[in-house]
Amino acid sequence: MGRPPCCDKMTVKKGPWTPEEDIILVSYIQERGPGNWRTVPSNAGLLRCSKSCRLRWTNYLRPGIKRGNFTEHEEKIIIHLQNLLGNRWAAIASYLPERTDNDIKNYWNTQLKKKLNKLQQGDDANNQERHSVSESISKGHSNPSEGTLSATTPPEGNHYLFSFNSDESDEAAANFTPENGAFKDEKQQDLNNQMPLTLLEKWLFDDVATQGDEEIVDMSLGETSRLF
DNA sequence: AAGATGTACAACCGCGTGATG
DNA sequence: ACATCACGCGGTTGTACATCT
Repeated sequence: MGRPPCCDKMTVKKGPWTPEEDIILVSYIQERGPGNWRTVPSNAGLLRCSKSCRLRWTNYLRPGIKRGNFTEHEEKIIIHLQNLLGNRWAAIASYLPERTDNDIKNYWNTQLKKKLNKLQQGDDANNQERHSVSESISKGHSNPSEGTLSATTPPEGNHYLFSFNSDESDEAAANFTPENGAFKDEKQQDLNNQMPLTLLEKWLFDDVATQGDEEIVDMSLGETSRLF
């Protein structure tokens, strides 16, 4: 038996919010703040459950929400973070404060998945030659499955720094230049042959790497193989 | 023109978690 | 330690609108 519903379903209104309800909720919260969400519906005079009020406020009525089309840069950030964090939409949304987790989740499920599929289809011809980063970097590791891969974009450079750290503390690092899709470090020369960029990777790197934002990214090898 | 199908997104539901008594 | 409560999260559903046949 599951948890009982938060509200009495017989007396609570469901379905789309009307403009009148929106006005009531907004003016109540602007005047008194949400405080305890459980008391909001009764205090504001709304026949809605507290969850519904909170959701309506956080996903739609809250000030500072940006609606409408996602920019290409936002798309790339979402794709990038989804690869690193998985479907943790709230965590992803924290990097895009003007977007709600619900918005990002919907956008991912309805548009970005399709877009990625298209890009990956374009890479199919190259798939035979490709190796995953986990395979490349795990060369020489006695137990690569226990390691983590890190990717860093230094703010001053258009380079990705990949590093691998395992419990045994040995490390492989490489300076990566997205403009030519190659590793600069001599000690990583062999990776150049093993890790050609896909269309998807180039699309992601070109933008993210030129934004000037520092990003420190840790991921498990399992997640890594999904990204590459 | 009308019904079928697809798409976008708002909203709901159930569960996990932290706070509190 | 345990029960209860409130909140937040992610998965899923419902529905209005657009497009296709």
